[in-house]
Amino acid sequence: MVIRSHGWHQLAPFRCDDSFTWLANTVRLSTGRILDVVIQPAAEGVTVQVNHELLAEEQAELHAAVKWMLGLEMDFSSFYALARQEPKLQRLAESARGRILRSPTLFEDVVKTILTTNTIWSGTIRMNRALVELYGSAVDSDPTRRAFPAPEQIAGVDVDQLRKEARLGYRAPYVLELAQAVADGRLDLEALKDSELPSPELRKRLLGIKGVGNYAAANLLMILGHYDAIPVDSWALKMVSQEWYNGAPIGPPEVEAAFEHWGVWKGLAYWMWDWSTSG
DNA sequence: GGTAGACCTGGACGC
DNA sequence: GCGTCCAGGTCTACC
Repeated sequence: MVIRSHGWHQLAPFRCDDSFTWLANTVRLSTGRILDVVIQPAAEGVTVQVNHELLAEEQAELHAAVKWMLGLEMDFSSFYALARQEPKLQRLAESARGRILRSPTLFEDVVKTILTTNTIWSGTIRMNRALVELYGSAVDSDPTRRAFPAPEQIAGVDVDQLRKEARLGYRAPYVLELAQAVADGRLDLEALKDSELPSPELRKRLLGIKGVGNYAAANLLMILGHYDAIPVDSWALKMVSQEWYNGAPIGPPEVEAAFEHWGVWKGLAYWMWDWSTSG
């Protein structure tokens, strides 16, 4: 299921139950309204529950946000056709997996991706939770439920506060600079969601963001539905080495080479690969 | 273009 | 409990 596609469901304000039967998020609409949203699978797609009566335009915005988060608009049929020929991917074709959970805004996903770099996963969870708890707006009826802070909210925080209070460390100026650029209108990240730009051009734009390097750009390209790049991190190097190089030290070119024949789907093939028998 | 060192935090380890 | 070392991507300065 899309909830378990990667660790994003563990990052605030996402939350879910232990058996992944529902996914919840606290979402900030453009009107400023903060909604508690619960998503559950249904016979025909998903059901969405909110804690408020919504205006028509708010309903439309929420509908678009949920569709984006779950990747409901994506077509993986050509990938499944290839995956059925590969034993390490057969299960995913059978269960129609492949979608990657996304945050409501690309801004949120860029910040989260920066917070995954050069740290352990528990550090990513901690930094992300701190941003939400310290600077995110709360739901009216429940002050413990907070949305991910809007760019304007982070842009108004002092870099030393981000460094010491939210404990982002050296990432603080990267996150602040990004938030300020988006808040000022110098950077329109959300426009990249439905951009027609080819992957190399998108990658160039992403690499222009301070704190986003090769790994982060590839991760964000996957989130944007471009699967022709692999987010090579230390885990990727380890798993590919164990799978095809007998555990010998390798670099990013070997990871790319291992999945090269998957063409435009190589990032997704890597992402969904069954590593359980590696090593 | 390639490389070395710095950045910051948490966890593991030794004392 | 304290100090030291290391892992984790990216940036910057330097060659």
